[in-house]
Amino acid sequence: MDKPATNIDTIAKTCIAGRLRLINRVVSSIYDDALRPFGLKISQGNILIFTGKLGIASPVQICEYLQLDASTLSRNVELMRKNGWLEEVPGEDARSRPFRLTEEGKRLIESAIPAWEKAQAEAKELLGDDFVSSLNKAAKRASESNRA
Amino acid sequence: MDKPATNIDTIAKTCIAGRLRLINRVVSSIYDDALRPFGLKISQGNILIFTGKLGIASPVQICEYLQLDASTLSRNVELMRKNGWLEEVPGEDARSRPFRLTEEGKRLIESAIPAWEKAQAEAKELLGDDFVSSLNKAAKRASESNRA
DNA sequence: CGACGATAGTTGTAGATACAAATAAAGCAG
DNA sequence: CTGCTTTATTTGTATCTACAACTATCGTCG
Repeated sequence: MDKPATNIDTIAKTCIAGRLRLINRVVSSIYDDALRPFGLKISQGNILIFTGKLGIASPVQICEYLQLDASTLSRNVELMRKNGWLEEVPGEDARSRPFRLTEEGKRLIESAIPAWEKAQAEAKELLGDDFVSSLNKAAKRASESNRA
Repeated sequence: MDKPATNIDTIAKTCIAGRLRLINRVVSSIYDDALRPFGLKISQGNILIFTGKLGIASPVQICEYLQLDASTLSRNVELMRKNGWLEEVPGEDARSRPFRLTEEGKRLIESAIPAWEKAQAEAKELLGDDFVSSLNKAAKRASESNRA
C-alpha cells in the first residue's frame, strides 16, 4: 500500500528482468548442450522451427512472432543459409526475401528432436510446473506486445 | 500418458527455451528503454546491484549468483570500470580481482531507481501476476543449479 | 508518370554471451 | 622446496542481440 523507498536489496530480490535473464541463461545452456552434437543452438533452432511451421517465411513474420530485431534475424538467417538449412524463395514483392527449410534443414530438425525432448524435460524439472504452466500465457502476451 | 511423436508444431507451441528467450527479449527491452537516459543497460545494472549488495565482490561470487560465464563478467566489469562505476580493490589472494561500486556508481543506481520502478511495473503488467509470482522460485532453483 | 511516404532488409557499430585455451597464483603432496 | 593440481581470471573467437543509418521497392496521390 505505502510506497517504501526502493533500495538495492529490494531490487536484487525482486527485479523481474534480472531473474528472467538468469533463468534464460541457465535454460538456454541446457538446450545448447543438448543440441551441440548437431551443430545447432536453440537460438537458431527456434527460427528453424517457426520457418518449418510457416512453410515459406518472410523475415518480418518471424520477427513479429519471435519479437526479434530485423537485423538480428538477418544475420542469423545468413548463417543458417550458409549451413545449408535454409534457402531463399523468390517472391512477388522484391522488397521481401522469403525463405524456407531445405531438405537438409528438415532432416536436421528431425534428428535433433530426441535431444530437444531431453532438454525440455530437464528444463521442466528444473523450473517447476507452476512456472512452466504460467509461461505460455506470459509468452503469448509478450509476443503480442507491440513494443516497437 | 502415451508419448506422441513430437513434431514441429509441438515444439513451436511448447518449447520452454523459445518462450523464455522471447519473454527475455521483450522484458529486457522494457528495462533498457527505461534505463537508456542513464547510459545503463539492465545487463550491467544487475551486476552493479549485486556488487552493491555484496560491498566487495569477487568475479567468482557474482558469476555464481547470476550464473554468468566468467569471461562474460570479465568484459562487463571492464566496461563498467571504464565508465567509472566500479573500481578494483586489492585483496590477499593475488588470483582474485575483487571490485566494488565507486561513489559515482552508487549515485548512478540511486538516480536510476525511479526508471527501474517504472520498468518493473510495466513488466509486471505485461506478464501477469501468475508468472511473476512463480518467477522467484524458478530463479532460485536456476541460480542454485550447478550446470557447468 | 513522378514525387513522397511507408515498408522490408541489410550494414555499421557495440554490447552480451559462452566455450576453449592461456595465464597466473595458491595449495598440497612428498 | 619442487612439482602437480586446483582455482581465478583474461584473451581469442564466434554467435546473439539491438539501435541507427542506409538502400531498395512498393503504393498512392496528384
